[in-house]
Amino acid sequence: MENWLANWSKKNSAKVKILKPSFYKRDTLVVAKELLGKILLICSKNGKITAGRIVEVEAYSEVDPASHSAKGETPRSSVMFGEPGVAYVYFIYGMYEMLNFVTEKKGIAGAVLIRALEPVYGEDLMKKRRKITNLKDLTSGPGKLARALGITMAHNKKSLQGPELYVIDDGSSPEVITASKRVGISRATDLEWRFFLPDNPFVSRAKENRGSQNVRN
DNA sequence: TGAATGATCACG
DNA sequence: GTGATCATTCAT
Repeated sequence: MENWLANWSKKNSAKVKILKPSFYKRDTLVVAKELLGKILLICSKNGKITAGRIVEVEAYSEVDPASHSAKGETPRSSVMFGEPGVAYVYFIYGMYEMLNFVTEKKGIAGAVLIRALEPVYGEDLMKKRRKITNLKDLTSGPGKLARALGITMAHNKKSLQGPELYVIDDGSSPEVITASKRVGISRATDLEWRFFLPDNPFVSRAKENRGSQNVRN
């Protein structure tokens, strides 16, 4: 990991840093927007690294009928009420893991769903895990990216400061971001709490990507 | 458009 | 225990 960070820093002549819990201990909508452009890196048990730049997210906040925290603290949602800066992973549709980052101070529920990545490292391993070869289909959706990166329920509640999961700021900041309605939910369907980089080819659901532009904070 | 496929939660 | 629901994906 240290090597990877040093190499990435040198290659891009950029100052890289791992996002601290204080980054996540803020308003969920702010964190969601600021996560765009950051790098998610996973180090597997056998030391294999895969990484991608975050290009699409959704916010799920304390006051949010669509959030798993809406019914209060349950065994599944309790992590959303806990310490910020850890992963919330859940299993859905009998097939897919979804990766979220926990936000807000302890006691306040909040999470950001990571919906799409632009691959930046370990594409061959991602292709092997996804059993496909098309780069564009590798991580352009929440279920896809979890599988490509080897995310499982074992990652639930794990720190985002390592040694398995890392979120990295390499100084690059998107110029324009778009907000739209969230995908696949049945409540609070009018809220534009999905944020993505317009025109990025790795954003999911390309046909429905109309929204409000330049909504940065 | 709908099948796949199983965890979660409310209800009793 | 039971049944409805589900922050999705892929093949028809």
